[in-house]
Amino acid sequence: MATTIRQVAEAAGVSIATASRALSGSDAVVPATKDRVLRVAAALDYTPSRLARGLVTGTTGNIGLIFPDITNPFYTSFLAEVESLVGAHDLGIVIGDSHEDPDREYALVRQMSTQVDRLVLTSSRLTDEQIVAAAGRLPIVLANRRLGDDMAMPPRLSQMVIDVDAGFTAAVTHLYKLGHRRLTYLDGPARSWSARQKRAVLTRVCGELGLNLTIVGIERPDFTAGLAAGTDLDLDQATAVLAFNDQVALGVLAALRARGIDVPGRISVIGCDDSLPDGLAWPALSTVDSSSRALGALAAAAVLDPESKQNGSVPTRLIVRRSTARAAVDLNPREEKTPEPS
Amino acid sequence: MATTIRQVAEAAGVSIATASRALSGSDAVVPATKDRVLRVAAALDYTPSRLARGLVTGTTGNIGLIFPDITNPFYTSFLAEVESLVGAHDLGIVIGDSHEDPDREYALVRQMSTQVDRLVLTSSRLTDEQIVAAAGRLPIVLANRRLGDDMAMPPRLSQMVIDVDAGFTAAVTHLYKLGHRRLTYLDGPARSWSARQKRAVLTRVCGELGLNLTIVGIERPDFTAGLAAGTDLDLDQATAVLAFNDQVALGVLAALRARGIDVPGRISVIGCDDSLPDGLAWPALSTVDSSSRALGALAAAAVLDPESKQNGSVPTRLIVRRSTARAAVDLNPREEKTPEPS
DNA sequence: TTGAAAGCGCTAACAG
DNA sequence: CTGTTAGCGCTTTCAA
Repeated sequence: MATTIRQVAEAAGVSIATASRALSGSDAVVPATKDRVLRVAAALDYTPSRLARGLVTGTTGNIGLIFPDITNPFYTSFLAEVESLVGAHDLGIVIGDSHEDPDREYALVRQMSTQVDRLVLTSSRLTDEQIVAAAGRLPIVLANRRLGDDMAMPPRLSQMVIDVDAGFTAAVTHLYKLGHRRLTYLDGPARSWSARQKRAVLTRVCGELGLNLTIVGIERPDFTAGLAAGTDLDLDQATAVLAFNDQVALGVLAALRARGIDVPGRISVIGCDDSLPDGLAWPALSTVDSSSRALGALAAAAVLDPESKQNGSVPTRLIVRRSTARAAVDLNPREEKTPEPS
Repeated sequence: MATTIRQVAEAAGVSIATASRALSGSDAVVPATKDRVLRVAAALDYTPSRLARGLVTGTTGNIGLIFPDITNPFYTSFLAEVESLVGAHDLGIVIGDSHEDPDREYALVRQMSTQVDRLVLTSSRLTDEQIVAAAGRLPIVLANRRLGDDMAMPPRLSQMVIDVDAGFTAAVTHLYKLGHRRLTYLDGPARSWSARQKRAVLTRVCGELGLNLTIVGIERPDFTAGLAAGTDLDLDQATAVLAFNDQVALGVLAALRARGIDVPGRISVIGCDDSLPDGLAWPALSTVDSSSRALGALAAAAVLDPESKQNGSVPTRLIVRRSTARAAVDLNPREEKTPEPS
């Protein structure tokens, strides 16, 4: 079907080995021969088979990427960043979507392991043991997830996370200073390592500051879920809302606007990721900057340079915009709340 | 490194051929043997090499997808749809981003051609000739692009487009009936086939109806460009804006809101794609429904069933929401416009 | 029902 | 500098 190196060699009147050398730019070929081979190859529109090459060299020229949900902008922008960094080295990119299912994720790992050189697992839903097992097959880059401290770190594994500590601490402190005492947090996916991190920081900081924290689980961390949460939001419960990501926060904003509730006058809203283009949210959304693009850049670096250090982390910080303001209600509302007309 | 079929065969005490047959579920193996092989394979955590298999069978179990810009939600949702349909058949998915560059796109086609069974080209920036050449290498699915009528249709090429005619005609007619006579269109990428389609329909329909059409080129069809366009928008120029896609329309909406210009009171806005979740746009955006998900479904069907018909098309229609209303200004404003205080 | 052997397209020693 | 040869891991005749 397609042209093979054999046909090129024959047409150029050289051996297959020489053709191979010429094609791969080896300098152990006299220029005249090399030129001839290259010319013939071009004329025949020859493209080397990546399969065959991979079989013999043991390196495929592909990298793999696995996501829990490629529908989520967090991962698409991660993907875009990795692509632009890695694609330039003409490595191929193989992707897979586990749909949040650990079994499917592991099946993808196996399937891909035979056709990529390195595998990036984003927000992996696998167990630590499974991840270590995967690292036994091929070098793994863990993004947005870190193995438990008790796990022995396999040599061919690197991990990079978003360090939400600073950003979330700043967010809560910011709210506290504005007089907020009751905060609702719209949580992320149950199996998610990063959701656990955020929850942990939040719980700790709220505890330290004496801020009342309500954690609300949502189905998927997207606009629609945020809209629903914003619609159901009990205004007596909290004076501020912090969302797992900007999509959810955007949904909350939309719901509150529809309910005629002023943001930030009546309630403050904070998102996470700083993923929205300027001007998209109304009012402009305060957010914890924790870009998946930055995480993607880190992952790409780890993929491209196997010597890079094994642990990376993206710092976070709070970006204050319009959606947060001084708490309008009293600090201790339960005591002073005017009785509801019944 | 990894377990090979040879090790499985040895451990099971059978020949490689028998192991292969057992593993591939051939019925020409006595059940006892088959079981043994399977058990051993599982114990050894054996995963067949896709490379080796592909080399001999000539089929890789992968499909390829090439985009002009994976950053664009139009393509990510296309990708998500294809993935969910195609991924279930455990085919691998290889992606590439041409960054709008035809040369890079063709390089990707070549690179991928040796490791995928079929290739989906979305909004291809290649020439018709290059596309035909690509179809000579492997079966091609052209999405959001159609070869010129004068081109001989290669046998292994199928093409599917979004038929914008109905939707755009309805949009313009809708505006016309509301009294609008001057329309600004925010155009898509220069090299884009679909942008050309939209422009053509618009020009024709506006001509027929006697509607004044201003076409404004924008850099990239995203929110930021829409914001800029909306900021620069000359309100004397038009009473309605139609955008290449919803992202741009969203930007326009944001800009107008920032300028304090009422939509739809002062100006009507229509998007394209119906890609925004309900409630995201404010006011709710009238749009031409032309989902890239539907296009993705069509492409996936073509990929999965080579026998499927070669030409597909996604119908479009107008969805009227809040962002369009009766033109507030007079039909012939130039004559009645109050003089500016200078 | 199983095994031996050929070979997919390519690279990498090893000779010449 | 170039050709010969031996595989990479797998499937698939062809015999037994």
